[in-house]
Amino acid sequence: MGDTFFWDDTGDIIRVLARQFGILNANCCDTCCGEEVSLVQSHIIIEIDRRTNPSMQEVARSLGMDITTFSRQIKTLESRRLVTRCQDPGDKRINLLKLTPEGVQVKQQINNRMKEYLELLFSELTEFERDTVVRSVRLLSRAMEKTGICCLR
Amino acid sequence: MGDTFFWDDTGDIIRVLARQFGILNANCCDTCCGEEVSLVQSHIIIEIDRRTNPSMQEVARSLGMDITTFSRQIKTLESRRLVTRCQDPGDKRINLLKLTPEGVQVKQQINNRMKEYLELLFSELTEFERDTVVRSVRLLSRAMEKTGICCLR
DNA sequence: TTGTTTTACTTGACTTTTGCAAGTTTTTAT
DNA sequence: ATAAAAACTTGCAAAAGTCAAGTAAAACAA
Repeated sequence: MGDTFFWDDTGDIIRVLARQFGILNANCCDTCCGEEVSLVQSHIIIEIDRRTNPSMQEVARSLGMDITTFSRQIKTLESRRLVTRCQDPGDKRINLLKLTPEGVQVKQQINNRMKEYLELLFSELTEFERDTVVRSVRLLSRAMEKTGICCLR
Repeated sequence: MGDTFFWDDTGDIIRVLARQFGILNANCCDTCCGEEVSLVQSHIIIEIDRRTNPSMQEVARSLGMDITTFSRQIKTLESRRLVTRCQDPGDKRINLLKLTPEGVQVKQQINNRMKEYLELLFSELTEFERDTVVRSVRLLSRAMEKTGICCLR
């Protein structure tokens, strides 16, 4: 665990990977469909889809976004009819978010494009390596959820 | 390979992970040191460090950044004395980039902070899982370099 | 050699995105 | 009932990104 070289290196690689997947994602958004969806907007769409009727706070926090920026993004997405807002019946302060059918469709298209890229990327790997990678991604994802590491401010 | 559910899911997880590592990285920049370094600036610094005397084009391309934005960022970083530029002796059009000692230090500090987070994150995993993850990260990184997948425009 | 094209960057003039401060409305706590 | 907190929204200023145009050096072609 005290192996400095090892950690330095891994940290670097992870950072670069994260950046590159970001670019990849952005490309998917650009090229997937007529709809112009920015990278952050795609994240918002994905996150709304992953949750069930989340509040704005909930989504904004999970994305590590400032609520004010988020508020404006939602306004945009709403005007493009990709997302709808409705008041929480139990608490009038809260807006619950949902994807419109178009929103779902956009999400699907981004996903498909991503899938193409991933297939290309994974074609570089052997069956065994592929499994390793998929397992790892899940492990990391779960670990991150547990530690809540990403969103501390 | 035709397992739709599998791929959909993996794509989602990777996207979310990439986002979260981005946030993580941004947090590292915010909290690591007195120096105020934005996320993009940290990526630039890291990328310059990873290469040996890269040109501006080289770094900008690898980060998927517009050269004009990049040019201005370098100007800023130069004025903060984190990066230096010098003319390529063989081709006067080209500016070669290098981190200053301060730049290296900033990079180190961001790295250390990242290391702390990673250790926390990895403490959720068993020794075996940790190895799996580290191996995967390298595999992905290499595969991405091969396909050049990230930066196609 | 000379003229044309390409490459590597810079600058100007925008538009978009973001973040802080301050405000509104509703809920919770005292 | 009053104060404090939570969930947003809006104003404003700074940061980042884009497009068009420009400079200077290198590569290429006649």
